[in-house]
Amino acid sequence: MSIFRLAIPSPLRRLFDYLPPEGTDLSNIKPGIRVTAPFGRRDVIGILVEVTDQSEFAHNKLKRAKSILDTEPPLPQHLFKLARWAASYYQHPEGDALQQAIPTLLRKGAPCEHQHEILWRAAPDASIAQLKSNASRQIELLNLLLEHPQGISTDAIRAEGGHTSALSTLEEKELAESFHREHKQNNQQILHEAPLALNAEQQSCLHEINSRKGFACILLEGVTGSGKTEVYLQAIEKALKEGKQALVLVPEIGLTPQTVSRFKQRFSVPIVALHSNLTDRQRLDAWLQAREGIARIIIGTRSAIFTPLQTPGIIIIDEEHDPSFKQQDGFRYSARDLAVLRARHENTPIILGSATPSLESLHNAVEGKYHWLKLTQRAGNSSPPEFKLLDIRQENLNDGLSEQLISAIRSHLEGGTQVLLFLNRRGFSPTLTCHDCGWIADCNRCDAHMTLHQSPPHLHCHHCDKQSGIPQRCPECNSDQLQPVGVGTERSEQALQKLFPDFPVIRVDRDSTQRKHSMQEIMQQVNTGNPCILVGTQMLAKGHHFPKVTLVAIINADSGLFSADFRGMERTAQLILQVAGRAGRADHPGKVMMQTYHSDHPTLQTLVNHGYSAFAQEELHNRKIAQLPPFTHYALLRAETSIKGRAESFLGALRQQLEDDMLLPHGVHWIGPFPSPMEKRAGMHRAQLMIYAQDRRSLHQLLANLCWYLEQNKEARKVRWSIDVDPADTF
DNA sequence: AGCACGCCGACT
DNA sequence: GTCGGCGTGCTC
Repeated sequence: MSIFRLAIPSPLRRLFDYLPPEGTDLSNIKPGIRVTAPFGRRDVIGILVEVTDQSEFAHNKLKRAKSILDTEPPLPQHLFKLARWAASYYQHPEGDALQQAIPTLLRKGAPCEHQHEILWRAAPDASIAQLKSNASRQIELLNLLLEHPQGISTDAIRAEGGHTSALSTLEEKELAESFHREHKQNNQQILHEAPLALNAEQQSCLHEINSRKGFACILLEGVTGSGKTEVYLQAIEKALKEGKQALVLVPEIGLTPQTVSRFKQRFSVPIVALHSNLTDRQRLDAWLQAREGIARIIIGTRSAIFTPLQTPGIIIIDEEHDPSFKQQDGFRYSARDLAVLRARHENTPIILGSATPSLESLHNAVEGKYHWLKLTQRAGNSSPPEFKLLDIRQENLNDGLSEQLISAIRSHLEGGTQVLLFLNRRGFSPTLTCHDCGWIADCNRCDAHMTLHQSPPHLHCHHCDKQSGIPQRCPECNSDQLQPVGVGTERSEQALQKLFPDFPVIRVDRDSTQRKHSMQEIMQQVNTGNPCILVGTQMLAKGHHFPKVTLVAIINADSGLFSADFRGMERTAQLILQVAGRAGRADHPGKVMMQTYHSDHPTLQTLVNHGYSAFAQEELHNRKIAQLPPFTHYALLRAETSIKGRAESFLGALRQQLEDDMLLPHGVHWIGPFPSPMEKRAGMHRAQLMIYAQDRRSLHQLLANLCWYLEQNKEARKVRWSIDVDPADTF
């Protein structure tokens, strides 16, 4: 008797056995295909993991699966295996992990094929001038069509906010036309523009990469401006010339339109970018184009690691240190780590690139597991930025700005160049305080203060998104002396505008760039090259280059210096260097000024005076002494409940029970439980138990037992628990 | 996660 | 008398 073993999307960490659908021809059944089956009181889509003739489950209670959705598995076998391996490694239910590895539309049961969809484009001679000026919807729509000469689907028009109802009107006026998508097969042409000349260092890196046959993991450590991207491009060029494809992973996209356009400029092969505002349909189509070898370069974020390639040639992880490669909830996988595994399976090279590599990758490089290539020279021989620590201990600050900094800003602006201020705090001020009694506006759902925003005026908790009005009087003492304390980007912008009324001040943060294309407009203004002040958050540090910026100011270099998380220092260093890297491209020498209350902090000193490598070496040494990753392997058992103290007591009881009942694998250790650094968040009280071991296998063994135990345990159902293997942070 | 069953409070 | 609150249990 044949039995289907299905992975079903549910939080249950096990597979479910079914009888094959009525009249199934078993000779054609391959693992990985999608199957619908009754599950409890509903029908679900599962993925066939294996066909066996045994079941632990009572045979007479087996239900019959309903139907088979695929003849061929959507995921090629090695990716199917990779997803299953990841489910096991990250202790995540297999059904859910496998679902997350395929596009949403396939999860919902859509056929695994391209949509033979109708696309729209503007007629050859169509122009806005042919429409009446009051026909705003038609104008908007025609503009959209003109922006997409390759054609755009009705779905995509809707996603862009266009009104599809006006399409027929435009068609009648012979301003728009519809057609079927033609999949252009490989044209022989690969390059669209000539590659740039490489310097000696780039040359030797490229040679090292290209001389590898099959799998090789390369850590490409290149200071900002050293031309990492050019090395990527030329390594990709080689893969393309061999008829192969390239997979490029970048941190959260939308921030990287420049990367995508650079690829499109260089290559004339089809490129797909899997960005977050694709429709489900567009995503599936792009995914299929990758799988069929039509798309030759695939650029995407974390989840793109599961995109199948027909002819894999190379994988590139740009900004490999970026924490967004680790999923922070649910299926907590690291796309960077899985990418290395994938490259091994597919026998291709993989490049991990960064100006500030993660300590994990550096450790692997030191150990000889990765090939370590370095780019130390900046293009055009521009000099590295000059760092200066501004001791602000005795200073009178002017909305967070010291006199020294203000005069530096002035001299750069008057010298005709641009200034960038980095401040990792949105809003007007991080707190609102009563001057009379000391009351602070707190979030009642989180252990955090509410941030005061001025446009529009409200209080906002950045941890749970709760928003409220601004009180006129102190709720404790009824005083009207409520004062904003601390400086956020809004306040900084305002202060700078007052100090430098003759220069534009441009704020760049999540709030100021919410509107579509607003980032584009900002870039246009900055690219004019006129002197201006940019003030903003991390958004400034990622992706965009500001060639005319000669002064970078870090308003508060200390944030994160004394973090509860052991990676706090690493993150701070990476952020500082990333921001610093925005200054002084090509002909302009750059200057970086950092305001700090701890100018003698040894780590800060090392970073500023000796650079990232020296910092990393010291920090690795500290980690080794403290027995922290990458010298040990960590997992976090997180728990949260709405009742204070319950998460912690649950974990405490669990730890006790495990020590009493279970065989602890040799060399596995515990720390905790203790409350999370921010105990209460969004109304949930959270605690965590750290589990670590020298040996990955014993840790994994223990976690597997732990999961099994927790699933049985009745008490465990009263708390929300989750296991985070190789956690990116402990918050 | 869904989904149903079940047993107690405020509504037409 | 019912609608509906969310505790508990189950899914091959």
